[in-house]
Amino acid sequence: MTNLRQRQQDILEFIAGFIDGHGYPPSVRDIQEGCSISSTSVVDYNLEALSKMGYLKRSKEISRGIELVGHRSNKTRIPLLGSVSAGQPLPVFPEDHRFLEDNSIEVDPSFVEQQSPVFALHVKGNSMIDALIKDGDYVVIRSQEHAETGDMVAAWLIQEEETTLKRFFPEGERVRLQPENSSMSPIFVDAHNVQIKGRVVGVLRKYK
Amino acid sequence: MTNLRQRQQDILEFIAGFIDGHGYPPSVRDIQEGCSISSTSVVDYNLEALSKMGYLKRSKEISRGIELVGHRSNKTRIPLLGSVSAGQPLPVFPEDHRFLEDNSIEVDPSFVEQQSPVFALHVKGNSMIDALIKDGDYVVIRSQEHAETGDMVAAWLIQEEETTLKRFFPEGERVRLQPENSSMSPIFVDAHNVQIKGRVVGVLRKYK
DNA sequence: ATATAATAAGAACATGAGTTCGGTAATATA
DNA sequence: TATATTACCGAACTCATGTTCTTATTATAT
Repeated sequence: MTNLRQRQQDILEFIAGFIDGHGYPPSVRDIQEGCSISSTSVVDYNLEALSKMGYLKRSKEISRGIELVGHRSNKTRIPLLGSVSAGQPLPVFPEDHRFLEDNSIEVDPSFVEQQSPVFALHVKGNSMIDALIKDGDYVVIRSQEHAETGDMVAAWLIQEEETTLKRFFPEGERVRLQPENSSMSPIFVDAHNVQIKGRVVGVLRKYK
Repeated sequence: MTNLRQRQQDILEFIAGFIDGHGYPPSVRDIQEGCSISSTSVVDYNLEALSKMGYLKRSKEISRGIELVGHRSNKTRIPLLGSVSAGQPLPVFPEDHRFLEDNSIEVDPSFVEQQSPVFALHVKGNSMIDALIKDGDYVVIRSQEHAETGDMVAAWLIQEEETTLKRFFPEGERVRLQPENSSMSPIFVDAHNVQIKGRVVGVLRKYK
């Protein structure tokens, strides 16, 4: 039985690898060859078993009709729209959410499972250091134009033409943009000069 | 010609939707039906055009041999192997990297572009708070058994049967596992009682 | 041991599905 | 207007590919 699970293990891994490599699932014969199995019927047999165990779904009579469960092909690739200054407001924020192929990062699908679009920004500066977000991190933003008091948001300063990452506090005619860095002071701007671009829903950091 | 691009646009969108919905690409006839096209040859014609324009790749003589470019099917899905205590060493770390379908998260492909396998751990506790890693974060780990002095690692304490997230400092016969939390003390363990499971290469956080 | 079920093999079958080809319509070019 | 180019049709062709059937090998249990 140890050898039993082995074969199905092999098959699963082969399928996953094949899909990653080709972009489409393997045929029964691809699997047969890839796993050194003598007969297509054996593949069929094990695929059926794996299917019943819930590891994959099969579409009858459909070529390559295999879908690995939990292997959701939902790319969850989100566009990387630019950078935000977390210190002094600095860089630009292009309005065009156009397909910036290659300028994108992949994130956990749960980020995107909502309605509004999601994108990422590269953080410059350490104004949100106390929120454990530092220079070089990526923040995942969900597009929305309104924010609750205290939300961490990407705000577009119209006049300055800059995007900044701060906590949002409306105060009558003006807005307080509060950094999370005890050594930095809040920024006060006219409410008409601020446009909320979205709320921070995630952080992503890469170590070298 | 406006109507021209329209058809190819339709086809592209149909393919993307089909893949997301089924987990495998559509056949020529699927596209024909889905886009209300009169003949399979028309589909073939336009697929060839799209292929030449670089929108997709086709595998000759292969059923459903369509791969959308930029739609990189490289899942970059990495297994979520469990949790690490970042405070006191606490939970378990199953040795079997077996297929824990559903227990996985997706990350930026650049995390995985290396050689050794990569997996994720759910962080429990705040021992790495000064490294801006907090309770609830996910750390992305690259499997490796050796670590450089000062590396942030997931270490398996053999005797305690626990995984812990600390910085690694070998000190002769023993090893100092240093938390990044000014209010916590390092742990000293016998060198033979420590097994490096991997090095932290990324952090992922989700906000509610 | 012997029965029974679980796996594996091999081959043949049926059809899903990519491709080809002759021909037409629409558009562009001369 | 003539002619080339591009886009579309239909149908047939051929092979890729899922499925099934029969017969060997194992396992597992009684």
